[in-house]
Amino acid sequence: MDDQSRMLQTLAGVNLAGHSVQGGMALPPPPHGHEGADGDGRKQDIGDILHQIMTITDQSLDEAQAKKHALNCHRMKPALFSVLCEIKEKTGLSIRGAQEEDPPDPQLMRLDNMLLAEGVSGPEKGGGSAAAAAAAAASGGSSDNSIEHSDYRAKLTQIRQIYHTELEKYEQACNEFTTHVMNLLREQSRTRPISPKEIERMVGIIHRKFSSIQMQLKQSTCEAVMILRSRFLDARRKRRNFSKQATEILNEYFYSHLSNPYPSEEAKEELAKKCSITVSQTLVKVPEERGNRGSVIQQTSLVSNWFGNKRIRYKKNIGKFQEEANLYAAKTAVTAAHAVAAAVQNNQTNSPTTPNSGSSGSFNLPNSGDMFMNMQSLNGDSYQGSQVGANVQSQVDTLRHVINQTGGYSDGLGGNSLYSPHNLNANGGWQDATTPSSVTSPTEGPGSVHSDTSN
DNA sequence: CATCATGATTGTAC
DNA sequence: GTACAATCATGATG
Repeated sequence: MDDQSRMLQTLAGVNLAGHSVQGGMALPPPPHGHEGADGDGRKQDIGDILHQIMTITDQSLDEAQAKKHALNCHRMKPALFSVLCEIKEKTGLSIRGAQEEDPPDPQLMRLDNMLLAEGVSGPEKGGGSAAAAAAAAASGGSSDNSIEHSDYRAKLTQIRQIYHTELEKYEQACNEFTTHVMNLLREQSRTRPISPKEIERMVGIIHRKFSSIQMQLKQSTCEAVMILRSRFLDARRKRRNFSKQATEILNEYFYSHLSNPYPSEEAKEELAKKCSITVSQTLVKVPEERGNRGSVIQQTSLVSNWFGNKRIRYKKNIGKFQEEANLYAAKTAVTAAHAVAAAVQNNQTNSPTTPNSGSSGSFNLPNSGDMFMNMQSLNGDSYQGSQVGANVQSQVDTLRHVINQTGGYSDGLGGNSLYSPHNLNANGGWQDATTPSSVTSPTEGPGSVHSDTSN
């Protein structure tokens, strides 16, 4: 505003001085009378200045410097300067004025979000990688897993550091360059028509250029993180076999539920706990969201995987699993025998209404009718709760039955198979597969054990 | 190193 | 969402 008014004043002083011209005419009227001499003088003055300006580039540096100074001090300089600025503003710069407003780049936002989520660009140690943190928490310092993850975290920190130093460098360079350019332009603005607005615009252009470089940095950082993640956290790449014990427990459950090998969620959790299948077995998959249930989800999903694989592979090649089936049948039967012995004794010595009082556990699973669970619990294992109730007598009867079968089994182990694929229906599916989680009667669990030998 | 075993993932159907 | 089937990828073994 100051400039503007000054410009008007100056213009008035230049163009209208000595003339009583109204309407702001730029050029003085044709000279006549005594005013003619004065008007001619001014015209010549302007002509001189223009000539000097036009020829200044042809002159030697010293000459030009001297002339520049002279021009700078000329009283018409501010006026010409302002006019030139205005013209420049109205012509050249207006062309790219349209794209001045830059909307937030969606890709940049994505990159930013990802870096934030990965803990690269966020606050220091703010959870680091969600995955790494979750894994570290879940593994509880278990051997090789935590090593892997500390390795992962170290690499992530490295990436983070590189990212930050690079970012800092870019910012510093940007600032330096910006101030440099600004100083240069300010300097130039003394002799060239450069308005503060233009300087501002130039700074904007510089920032945009640098932010595009920054985006490249962010992109490559993201790529590095992705590669790191796939290297360290892709569970498939880091497959570990389950422990022998875990496989046994799962197999026992599988073969004792051969008629319906679909453990319920609770059963899966129990099995997972029992097998101590934790995240240490396999690396944690990267959680999509924070605050999930962590290891429990992992455990059950591992059990589900196992049962999925087992079902399909059993079905595919029953013959191959026959031996295994026999083995686990034997185990289960022996367990059953021991359990039955205890149960029968209990039944005899205790009141019939409290048959389990002497036993350390019983069953609380929804499918607690499964003999396997009964065996486990009666055997002193960790299925807690008590839900036995009124059908105890029938269970004891069943157990007696199993004892008989056990005897039969030990005779015929080498020959006939104890497990038979008869549970599979014609198209290869399991019977009752539509209600997979809990359709097993107390007599059906071991039923599959003796199904073949009973005739 | 070839081969098999096995845990995990993916695509499809229900 | 779950189960299944196919497939991938790794681990174990000889």
